Amino acid sequence: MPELPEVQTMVDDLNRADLIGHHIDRLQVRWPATVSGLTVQQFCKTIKGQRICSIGRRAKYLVIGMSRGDTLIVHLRMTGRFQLAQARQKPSKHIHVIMALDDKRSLWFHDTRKFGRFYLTRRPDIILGSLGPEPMSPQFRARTLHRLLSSRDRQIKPLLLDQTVIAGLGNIYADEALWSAKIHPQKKASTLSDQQLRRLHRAIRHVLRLGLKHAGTTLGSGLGNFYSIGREQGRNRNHLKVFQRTGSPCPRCHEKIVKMRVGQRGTHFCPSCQML
DNA sequence: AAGAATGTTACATG
DNA sequence: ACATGTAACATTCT
Repeated sequence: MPELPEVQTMVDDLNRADLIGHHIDRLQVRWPATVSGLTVQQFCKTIKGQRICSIGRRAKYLVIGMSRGDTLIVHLRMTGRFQLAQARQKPSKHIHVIMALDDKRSLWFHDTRKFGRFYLTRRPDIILGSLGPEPMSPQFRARTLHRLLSSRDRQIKPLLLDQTVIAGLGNIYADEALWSAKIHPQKKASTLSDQQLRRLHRAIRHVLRLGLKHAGTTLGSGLGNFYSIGREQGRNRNHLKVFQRTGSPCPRCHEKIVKMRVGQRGTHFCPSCQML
């Protein structure tokens, strides 16, 4: 679920929560598979006693810098999220990692589907190094997109989801961006005109900006849906043009939105505005 | 009650 | 090397 805007919302909320400088006194991993690459014991032993120095984002990863030079990298995958609790609270069955801070608070990792992963490393570039550019950075220009896409003989939508090409787009914002740019999701990337590439560049930044402005997209009310810390829902769902709007009229031309499968992913688009 | 789900990766095949 | 397809991860929601 969480794509760039949702992860950024989570990071912003964590930064507002005054975590920087606090020590992690104790931690408990209740679902061992959450920790990747090292044993739960090694993981806990290394983090225990370190201070949280920084909380940032790269692509869909949270990047947490620790005082002894380790970096905790977290991928939320489909349903991961953080929440703050008081030390005495009792965790539900979906809480898989508990980090008790030095001030009676506790940072909890909640993940109904258990796909979320924690990586602890002194070399973050090994995990983050192969990612494509950040679409919201000033260096991401129309000609950047042209360089990334012009030689690729693949359908545009799966390419937009490929994190080694562009970092941070997921299924929701990819569908929204293609609708905004009036491009069919199955159009081969190498056949996009200059004008289409410029429109797509604008569209990607536009839909991400909208998602960020509305603190992310929460699709339903279930446990697996996106909430930032404190159970805040994202408000972006009201602004989606095609995603999960199958059968509803296209906001531009009033044709019915269609859902099909592209690269094994559910894909929503307007067959009239986005012609192949 | 079957099928799909917002993400990623490993593996197989063309 | 590149493109595409499948399964796997585990659970909830429709």
